[in-house]
Amino acid sequence: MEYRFRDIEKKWQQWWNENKIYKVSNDSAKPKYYVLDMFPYPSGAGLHVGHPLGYIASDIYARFKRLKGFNVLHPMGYDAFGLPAEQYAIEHGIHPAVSTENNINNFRKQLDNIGFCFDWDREVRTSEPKFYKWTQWIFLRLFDSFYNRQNKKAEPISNLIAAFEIEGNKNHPIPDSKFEARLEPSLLNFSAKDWKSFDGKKQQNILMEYRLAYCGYGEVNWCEALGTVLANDEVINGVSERGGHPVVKKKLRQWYLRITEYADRLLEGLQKVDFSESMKEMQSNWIGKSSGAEIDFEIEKPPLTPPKGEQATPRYETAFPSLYNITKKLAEEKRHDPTHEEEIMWGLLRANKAGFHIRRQHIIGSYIVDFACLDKLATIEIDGGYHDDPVIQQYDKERTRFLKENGFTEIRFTNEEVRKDAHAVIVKLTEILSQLPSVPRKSESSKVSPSGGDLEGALTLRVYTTRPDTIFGVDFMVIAPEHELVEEITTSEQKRAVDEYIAYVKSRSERERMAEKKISGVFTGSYALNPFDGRAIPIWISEYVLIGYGTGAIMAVPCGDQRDFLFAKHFNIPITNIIGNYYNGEEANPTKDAILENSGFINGMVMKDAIDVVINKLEEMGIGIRKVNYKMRDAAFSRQRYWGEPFPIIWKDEVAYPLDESELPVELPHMDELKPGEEAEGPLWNLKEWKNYKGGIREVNTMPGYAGSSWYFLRYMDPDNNKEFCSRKASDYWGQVDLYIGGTEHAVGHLLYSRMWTKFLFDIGLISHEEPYKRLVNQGMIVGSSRLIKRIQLLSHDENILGTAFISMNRDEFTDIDGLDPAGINKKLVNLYFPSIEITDIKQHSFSLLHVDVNIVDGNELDVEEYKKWKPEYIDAKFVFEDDGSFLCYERIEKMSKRYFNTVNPNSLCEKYGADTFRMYEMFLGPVEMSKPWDTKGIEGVHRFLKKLWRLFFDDIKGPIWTTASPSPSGEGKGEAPTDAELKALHKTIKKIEEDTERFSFNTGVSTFMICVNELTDLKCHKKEILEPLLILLAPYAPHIAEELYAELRKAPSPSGEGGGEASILDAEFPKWNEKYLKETSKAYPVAINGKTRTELTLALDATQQQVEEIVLKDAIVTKWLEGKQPKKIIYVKNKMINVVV
RNA sequence: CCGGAUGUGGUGAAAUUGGUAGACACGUCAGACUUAGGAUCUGAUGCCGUAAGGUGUGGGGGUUCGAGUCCCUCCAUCCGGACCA
Repeated sequence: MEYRFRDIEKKWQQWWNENKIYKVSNDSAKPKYYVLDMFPYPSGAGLHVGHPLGYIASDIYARFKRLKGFNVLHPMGYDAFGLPAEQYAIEHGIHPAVSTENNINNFRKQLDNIGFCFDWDREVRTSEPKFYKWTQWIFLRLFDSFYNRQNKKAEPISNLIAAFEIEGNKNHPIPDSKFEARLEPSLLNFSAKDWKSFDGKKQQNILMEYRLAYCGYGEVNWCEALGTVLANDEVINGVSERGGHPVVKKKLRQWYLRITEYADRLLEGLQKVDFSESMKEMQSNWIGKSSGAEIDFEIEKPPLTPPKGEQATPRYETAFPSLYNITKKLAEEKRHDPTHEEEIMWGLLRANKAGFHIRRQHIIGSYIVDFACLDKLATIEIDGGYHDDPVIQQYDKERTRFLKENGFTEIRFTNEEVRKDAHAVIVKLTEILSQLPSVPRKSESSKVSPSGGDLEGALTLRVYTTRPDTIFGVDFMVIAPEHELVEEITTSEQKRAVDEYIAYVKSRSERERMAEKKISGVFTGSYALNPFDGRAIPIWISEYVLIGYGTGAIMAVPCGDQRDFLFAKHFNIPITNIIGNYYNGEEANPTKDAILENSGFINGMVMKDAIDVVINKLEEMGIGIRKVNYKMRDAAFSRQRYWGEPFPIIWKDEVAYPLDESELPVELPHMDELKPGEEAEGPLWNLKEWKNYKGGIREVNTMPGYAGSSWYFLRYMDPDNNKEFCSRKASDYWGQVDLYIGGTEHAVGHLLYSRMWTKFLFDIGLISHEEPYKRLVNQGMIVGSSRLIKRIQLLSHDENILGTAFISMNRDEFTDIDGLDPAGINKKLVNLYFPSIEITDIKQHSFSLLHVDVNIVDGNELDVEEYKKWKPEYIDAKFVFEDDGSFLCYERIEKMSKRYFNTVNPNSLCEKYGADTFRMYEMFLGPVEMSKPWDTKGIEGVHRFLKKLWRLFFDDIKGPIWTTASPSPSGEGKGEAPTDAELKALHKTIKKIEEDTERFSFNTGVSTFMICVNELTDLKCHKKEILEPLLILLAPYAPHIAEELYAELRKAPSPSGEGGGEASILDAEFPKWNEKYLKETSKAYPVAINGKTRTELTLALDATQQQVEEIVLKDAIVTKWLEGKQPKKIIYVKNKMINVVV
C-alpha cells in the first residue's frame, strides 16, 4: 500500500471542514492564544510560493499550541479595499466588487489546498458593509476626539469644548501640525470670552484643529497617473510604491489622522513589544524623534560691520540706531541689576512660561521698557516709588505718547502688586495680552518702526538644532528656498542672484533634487547675530535645507556637520574650529565628546554637557526653548478614489458634520464608470443623487487602504457582532495578538497605524490593552530564481529581422566579441545556422536576454519544444545547443513576479507532491525570517521522508505492518514492547521538536523528524507505542498524513476500548519527553592535543579528572602525539571534550 | 552617507551556554535490484594530498587550553532610511 497523498489530503480536508474541527469558541477553560497572519490583499495574480511561508509557520505554531492545551484563535480574512482593484476596473471594465470576489475565491481555493487550520467562520472582508460599518464608526470616534496633552490620552471633544468655555485654549494650545488649515492669527489663542463670541462656524474651524481625524488643507503627495493622493509611506524616492508613477506636491483639502500626537507613545510602546531590532529601528526612524532647541537669532539688515569683523556688531531692532550704543549699555546695566520685583516677574515670564514671548529691558526707540511682548505690541512696566519726580513724570508722559504712536499698549503693575501675589499679576497679564491682537513678528514687524523709519524691524530667524552646544561654531545660516523670510531679508544687491536661485530650485523636480545632489545656494545679503558674542553670521539660501522639517532654517556648523562643511568649502566661507584636534580641516566631525574651544562661556566644557547649559542660558535670555521634533507627519486619510470606505460625513457651509451612528454603514453606492470628479475629487463626486444628502453634500473621497487593516484583528474576536465593533468581553478574553506574522513591508505603514488605533481605542476605554501585538515575526521574502536565454537577431539594412537564434549558455563562440568580424557580424553563426543569408545583407546583430518560464526549465536546462509552444513566434528560430544536445539558461535572482516568469504556484506543487510535502519543504528551506531564493529541486527530499515515514506503517505489498503490544489489527497477536533504543529515538525527538517549534526553528524541526524516521527505519521499529506519539509531534507540520496514520492506528479498538476513528489528532495531547530514556552512561570524547582533535575515547560519564588523565595518557595515539613531552595540563570538560596541553 | 541584518562545502543550511565545524537535505560519484529508471536501497562526498598528514566558517589582528561563536579592524552582499539640522 503506497502513500496516496492526494486521496488522503482531500479526505481529511473535507472531514475537518464537515466536522468544524477548526471552529474556535470565545468561551473556554483553556488559556487563550492568538496567532495572526497579516491578511492578504486579494490580488488577481493569486498566491505564489512566497506567500504561504508565513501562513505555514503560523499554522504550525497554532496547531502546536492547540496540542499543548491552548484555546487558539487563528483566523484569516481579506484586505479587500484598495487601489489595484480599481485600476483593474478602469483598464478592463470589471467592477472592483466583482474582481475582488473572484480573487478571493481563487485565494481561498489555494489556501484550502495547503490545509490551514483557519476558523473560516470568523473570516472578515474589509470591503463588506458589515465590516466597514465599524471602520466608519471608529472614524467617527476619532473625529469626535482630541488628544489631551496634559494627561497624554485621547478624550471626547466635548471635554475640550467645556475647557474652552471656562478658560479659552490656554491649557490646550493648537497642535502645530504641518497640515493645519491656517486659522486667522487671532484665533490661535483665545479666552473663554472669545470662544463664546465666536459663531458656530468659527468654533467648528477651531475644533477641527484638535480632532484626531481632521480635515485640512495641506501639501499632499499627488499622483497624477493614479489620480489620487498617497500617504508618505506609499511614496518611495519620489514615485508611487505601486506602479512607480511620478508623485508631485499639491495643495488639497484632505482628511488626516493626527498620528503625530501619538508619536511619543508609539515610540515608548516599542520597548514593551517583542519585535525584531530592525523592525523597531525602522519604526523609530520613521517617527524620527530628535531633541534640541529652537533658537531665535536676530537679523541685521543691512550689515553694519563686515561679517568677520573684529568688533562685535551692535544689535538693534526696535531701537534707534543713533542712540543704540548708549541705550544698549543702559539696558545691559539694568538687566544686571534688576529690582527685586523685576526679578520675580522675569522668573515667571521668561522662556514663554506665561504663554507669550517676553523680553526684558528692551529698547524701543530710545526708551528702555521693563518688559516687552513684541507679538502683542505691548510693554509692561513695574512701577517703583520714585514717580513723584516731575522730570521722571514728564519723561514717562513722553514715553507713553511715543509708545502709543507706535502702536504699543502699555501695561502697568506696581511693585506692591508683584510683591503681594506675583502669580495673580501674571494671570492678569496673560489675560490682557491674550485679548490683544497678535502681530506676526516676522512679516509685519515693520509696523514696529516709529514713523521716522529710522528704526529697523525686529526680524528674527528661528532655527532648530540638536546641537546648541556648537553655537559658537556657527559660521553661516541656511534657510530653505521656500522660507517666508526670503523676500524680506534679501538685500537689493543680492536680489537678482536670489531670484535666479529660487527660479532654479523651482525648475528642479523632487526627483532631480534627490537624484543629483550638488551643492548650490545663494547669499541673501543679510546677517544674523550670534546672541553670545554678537558676531554677524551671513544668511544663505540652499535647497539642502527642507522647509518641512524643523523651522526650515538651520545654523550651520561646518566643523561639526559634513553638509555644512561641504557648503562652506564650496562657497569659501571661513570655518571656525570649536573642537580643537577633533577637527582636521579635511572633513567635519560630529562628535559630542570634544572639549569646546573658541566658545565663550562654554569653553573647556565637554560638548555633551554643554548642550543643556546652552539651552538653559537661551531660555533664560528668552531667545530659545528646548524643543523636540519629529520627522513623522500626520497621515493622509482620504483618497480620491471609489473602492474604499465612504466617510460618514456631510458638508454644510464648509463645515463637516458627522452622520449619526444610526446611519451607519454608509454603503458604497454602485457605480459603473469610475471617472474622477471635478477638482480631483473621487468618482463618487459624479453621483449627484447620492452626493446631495440632508441639505448638505456628502464627503465624496474614500478612506485609504490602511483604514480597515488598522483594527481588523479585533473584529476576528467577535466577527458577527452587529451592535459593537467588538464586544468588551471578547476583546478582554482574547486580548493582545500573541503572535503576529507578516512581511517587513508593513513596518511603517500598517503596523504604526494599527498601533495608533489600538492606543486610541484604549484611551477611550473600549479595549483594555494598548499594544495590539505582543510578538511580531517577520517572514523573509522568497525571491524568484529567473531563467534567461540569450537571443541574437540578425537585422537587415532596413531593420527587418532576417533570422533569430538562441544560444545556449556555454556556446560563447557565437556571442563573444571575439567571434565578430569588423562589421560586427558573427560569420560562423551565419554560415552554420543561416546558410541562405548573405553576410552583406546583414546590418548588425541584436543581442537580448529573454526571461523564460521557470516551469519549462529543469535545473538550467530548457525544454526547447515547450518553449516553442509557449512562444510560437519562435517556431522557426535556430537553437544553438551544447555539445551534449542540451540547451542551458542563465540564472538571475530577482523578485518573484509574473513579469519575470519566475513564479511557482503552490497549487501545482501540492498537486505533484501533496500539501504536507509542500508545507514541510517551505519550512525546510531555512529560517523563517530569512530571505531566500526559491528552488523547487530539494522538495524531493522532503517527499522521500514522508514516504519513508509511511513505510514504517505500511508495506507496499503486505499492507499494514505496524505492531502493538496489544493485539494488532492483522491479528498477528502481541507485538514487542519498545526497546531502549527506540524509546531514546522517540524521546529525544519529542524534546527537540518541542524546543524547535517553540523558538520558531522549523527548519531544524523538519530535519529532526528526518533523523528520527531514519533511526526508526534502521531499528526496523513499527511499534504503535513509538509511532503514535511521533505522529502527534508531526501533526502541526504535516497534518494530513499524521491524521491518516493516527486514524489507522486507532482503527482497531484496543482492549482499553479507546478505539474508533472519530477523535482527531488535533486534539491529542502533546507527548512529554522523559529524561530517563535520554540518559547516557558513557560518551565518546574527542581528545585534542594542543587544541587539535587527534582521537576519540569512550569514557564513563561519571569519570573523574584523575581517572580521565590516567586513561588519556595511556592511550597509544595520545602518546604518539606527545612525542615524549610531558603534558602541562589536561583539560577535561564533562560531557564535552578533553584537551591535552603540552 | 546613516542605520539594521547577513557572510560557513557545488547548493539550501546546522552547530541554542566559547568545547568533535558542515547535522539534515539537494546535487554529484560509485554500487545493488532491474528490460529500463526520473522508483527504491547501500556506500562515498569541505578543500589539497596516493597516503601519513595538512588545511578550512569573507580578509587581517587579538583574548583563550580551546573561537563559526567574544573583542578590534577592514571588505562584500541584502534590507530600510535617506539632504531630518
